[in-house]
Amino acid sequence: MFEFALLGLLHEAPMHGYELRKRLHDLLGAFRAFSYGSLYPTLRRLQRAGLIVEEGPEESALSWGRRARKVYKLTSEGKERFADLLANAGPQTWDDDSFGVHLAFFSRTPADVRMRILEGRRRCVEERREGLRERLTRTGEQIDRYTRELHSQGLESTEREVRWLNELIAHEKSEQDE
Amino acid sequence: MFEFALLGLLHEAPMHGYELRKRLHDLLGAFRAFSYGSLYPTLRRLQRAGLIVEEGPEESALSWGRRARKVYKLTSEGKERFADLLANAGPQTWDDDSFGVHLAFFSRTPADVRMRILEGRRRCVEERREGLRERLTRTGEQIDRYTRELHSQGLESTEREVRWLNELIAHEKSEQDE
DNA sequence: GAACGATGTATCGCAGCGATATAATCACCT
DNA sequence: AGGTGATTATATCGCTGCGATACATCGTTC
Repeated sequence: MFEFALLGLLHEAPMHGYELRKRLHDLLGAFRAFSYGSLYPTLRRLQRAGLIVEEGPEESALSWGRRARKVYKLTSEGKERFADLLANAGPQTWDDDSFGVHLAFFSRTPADVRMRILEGRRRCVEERREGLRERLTRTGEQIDRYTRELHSQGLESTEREVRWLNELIAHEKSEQDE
Repeated sequence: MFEFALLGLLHEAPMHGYELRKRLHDLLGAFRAFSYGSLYPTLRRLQRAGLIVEEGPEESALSWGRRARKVYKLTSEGKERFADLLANAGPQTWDDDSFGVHLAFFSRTPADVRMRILEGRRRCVEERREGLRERLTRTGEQIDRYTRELHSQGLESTEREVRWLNELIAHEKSEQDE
């Protein structure tokens, strides 16, 4: 996931770690942490895999005097990898965490993959919804009051999310045959 | 978190790993995974710490013939530990994951701690809400359409959650002076 | 009697987080 | 000129927790 996010961001421009983290935090901070403890190891991993490379030390006046910073840029393998991750978007793509990340890069995502992700996500949320419904109806009265509250609230919010996803999907479809 | 959940469950009755996991899955499966990959290591950790002990091998007719299973029960230190975790409920208590777990054990939680957790959680969700609001108003038009969708949806759902928490808090208060 | 699904314990490697260390630079104040 | 704190910046540590997988045993069904 982190890997996907970094590759996605580096499509815009070469960046150094701190900046990547700041952009991620701005883009998805409300949904995930994106801590340095994952960032730097992931960058190194990507570099070792040849998906990103360190740009030569900047000598430009603009950056002169600044603390040493490593600016990474995407290689063609990196771009391929990003495309691959999209093409093979599977079950683990539609869980809570990664769906948001994918949505954030939707404008860089082919329309058919967008649709697959949205529908996969919907199925996933619908399954959670059914689990919650079943939990709430089964054994009617003998559930702890607070647990019941939690589940009702969860049910309501999954219902809303399904409705929201339906709107997104409808919008995609209407755009498809413009 | 896992530790807290296990200690909480074991207050009800001694249990073996599989059963603990099943109960957790039933109780909070819609919100967290509770995989075996965490369960068994955590059990061992709790055992080493003296918070739980293995009950002597059951010889009862009921369980005879069943596959070897290790039934754990809470020690007095374990009970203390659970109470401590509640008493010291702090910032990491009100994040998404652990709040649900705590709510599931609210009937075993003192009223004042309940209130502290609910209010902490509310503050935490309010902060996320403010972040999302700020993100959506700032730089008005230049946000990616899908990212905007994600943030609007997030904002709406945090707003709902705050309202829900307010209701829970009000209910607690009304019960307090019954 | 064999196939299958539920019960049951356990481990492996990986992703990601929070806390922390370290440093240089910048903005501001005095 | 000097001090102070916020911001920029890279990096590591230990920990929690997950998914996948392996391996047995049991009950049920065909």
